[in-house]
Amino acid sequence: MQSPEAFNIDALEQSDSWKIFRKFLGTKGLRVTHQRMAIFQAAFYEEDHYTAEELLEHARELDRSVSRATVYRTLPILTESGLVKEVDIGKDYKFYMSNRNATTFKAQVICVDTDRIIEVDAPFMEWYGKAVTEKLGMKVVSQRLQIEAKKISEEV
Amino acid sequence: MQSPEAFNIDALEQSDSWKIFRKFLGTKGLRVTHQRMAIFQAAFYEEDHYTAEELLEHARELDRSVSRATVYRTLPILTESGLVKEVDIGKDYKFYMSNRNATTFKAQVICVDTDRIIEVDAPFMEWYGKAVTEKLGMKVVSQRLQIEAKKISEEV
DNA sequence: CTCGATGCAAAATTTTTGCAGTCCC
DNA sequence: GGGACTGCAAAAATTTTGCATCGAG
Repeated sequence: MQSPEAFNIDALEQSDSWKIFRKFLGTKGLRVTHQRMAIFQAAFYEEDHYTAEELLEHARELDRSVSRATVYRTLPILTESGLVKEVDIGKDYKFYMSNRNATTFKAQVICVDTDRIIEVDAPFMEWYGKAVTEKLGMKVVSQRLQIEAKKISEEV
Repeated sequence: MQSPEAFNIDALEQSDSWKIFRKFLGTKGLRVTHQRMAIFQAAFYEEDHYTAEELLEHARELDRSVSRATVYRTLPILTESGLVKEVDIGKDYKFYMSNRNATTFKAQVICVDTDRIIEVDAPFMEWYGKAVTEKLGMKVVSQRLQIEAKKISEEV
């Protein structure tokens, strides 16, 4: 996390997305509670990916009253808003990450040694998946390209 | 998703897959038990994808004594052998499917209405992921392209 | 025979839910 | 003030594990 008033650009970004989330809640007829906003802030401004449990911890640093149940109840709202995305890399638990720069399709390179997720622009892949899908008479809902990889130097 | 040192799947067409699995067990110093072979048979000859629980049920039709624990203990062996592959489509539980025709890389189109998984040849994809990964100074371990899609006729 | 493999049930993990009380609109 | 929201803890759902026993080699 970083302090809200650290950089101008961050502050601008924050106020915008903050409004976007409030508006999203309003449109859906959902209430703007202190807990929801704490979870939103912890989720949206985190740099790396995180689990629900880690998000709980971070949200609690902003609001002690946040409970695990509310984190789990808020995550679907966040992903539905498009501000946060779910990333499933085949572990038993799910990862989430902020969706700040989601203008182009990204491939995800997952380092098997560190579990770090590197996002790489892959606009062509988006087109490719769309072409494959349309050939089946279907419409793309979402797609993901995930590559598990390891550093070449770390040979077994 | 796929093990690098998997068996040569082509060999299945010339020889009995049963023998291949026995040989794999032998090479690994694992014993050929009745329960393992029942689970193997249920897993390898199933047409669709299935969960661990469904596999337990099917294996029990072949050998009443198969337990849930043994299914969970055998699944990693099956995936390591390359005869069965794990398919994670972002549900809480994992799917598995037989890997009979796995010569080329497949993209998976997942119908959001029926949960059906349609595998489509996507050899270009494999090359693309490899190129992206090598540009990062890394080596591909496995990759997957999954497309959630719905039938065009079923508009909301 | 020997030690790996198994079944059972309990435990671990992650996520969901019922309920009584809280607080947003 | 009414009803959506919350925290808590218990429950679900899936997978793992400890242990006594079994059986493959």
